[in-house]
Amino acid sequence: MVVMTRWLDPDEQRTWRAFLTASRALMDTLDRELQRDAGMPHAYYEILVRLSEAPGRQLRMSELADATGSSRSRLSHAAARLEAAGWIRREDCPTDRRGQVAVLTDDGFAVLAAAAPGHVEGVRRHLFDALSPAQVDQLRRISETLAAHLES
Amino acid sequence: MVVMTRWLDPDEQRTWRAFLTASRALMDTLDRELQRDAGMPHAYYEILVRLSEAPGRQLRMSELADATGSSRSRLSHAAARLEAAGWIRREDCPTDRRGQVAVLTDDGFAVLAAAAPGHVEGVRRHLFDALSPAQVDQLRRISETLAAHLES
DNA sequence: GCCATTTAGTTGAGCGCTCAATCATTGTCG
DNA sequence: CGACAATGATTGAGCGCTCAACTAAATGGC
Repeated sequence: MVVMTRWLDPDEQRTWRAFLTASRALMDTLDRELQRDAGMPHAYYEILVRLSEAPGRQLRMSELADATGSSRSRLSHAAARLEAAGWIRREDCPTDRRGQVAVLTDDGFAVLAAAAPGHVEGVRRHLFDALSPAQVDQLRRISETLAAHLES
Repeated sequence: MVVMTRWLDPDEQRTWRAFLTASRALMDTLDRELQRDAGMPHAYYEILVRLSEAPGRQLRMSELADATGSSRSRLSHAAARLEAAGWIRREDCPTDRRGQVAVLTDDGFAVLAAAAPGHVEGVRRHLFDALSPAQVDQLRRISETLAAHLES
């Protein structure tokens, strides 16, 4: 036996399972609400949000992939769908002939504007309303720590 | 205007995005590791874990669905795959003729036993090692609160 | 006791994702 | 300069999931 597994103690076990249950339930709920009310999954909503915040409502495909924590492949497939829906369009990048720029269309912006209030309400109801201000702060620190730790 | 949207303030926005980034990165990483090392997604691993802990290494399909936070449909599809792999089998329930009982096979148990150390190591490395004991405790309380809030 | 309702589980279509392979362009360095 | 690696993005196969529809059996009034 080269390395002894450091098993989870009962407290860690409980924490891990609670986290799994909660984060899955939260994301499933929001995803379902968004699908029902706006006809798109949460991942697509996020893409539209990032584009809407970018200067000129446009981003290079790779920047968009990084911003949404998505693989390039995933973003390509998603962009194809979003383009077919008329919510974004893809243009050639003027400075890099390999590159593409995703641009949020007016239709896309309108769909996003229609979806946002309901979704934000959902995030508030299912996340922020359930936690104390102190817990929200703790969750932010924990998440930022984990994110930093994972990207290394 | 019937109801004014309660938008997220900058702090809430930051918390929400950090949570999204962290939980997605964490689950993606663990999923990829499990797929690479054990040839199964995390959801399937969880199914095998729950079965391994149940008396007689067996559970009713609906209990298993509840335990893994899965829809019945999802579990049915997963069970079909796991059965084809020889890791579980499904038997008729003796007390309810509509029911099915999922049973972990010896092969399934062996695969789980082989996968567990690596996966636990991953959970430790990517989650517990990054957080202080106090943060782990906070995360448990937050998760349990959210889970309770969501199931209502 | 019977019919409507509920519960258990499965199925198929369709969608989103991953992985690996691919193509084109750009960067690098001897 | 020119070869080779690195980067940007897409593609197709295959898998897992959702949703809605479905079958079958159990339950609950009246």
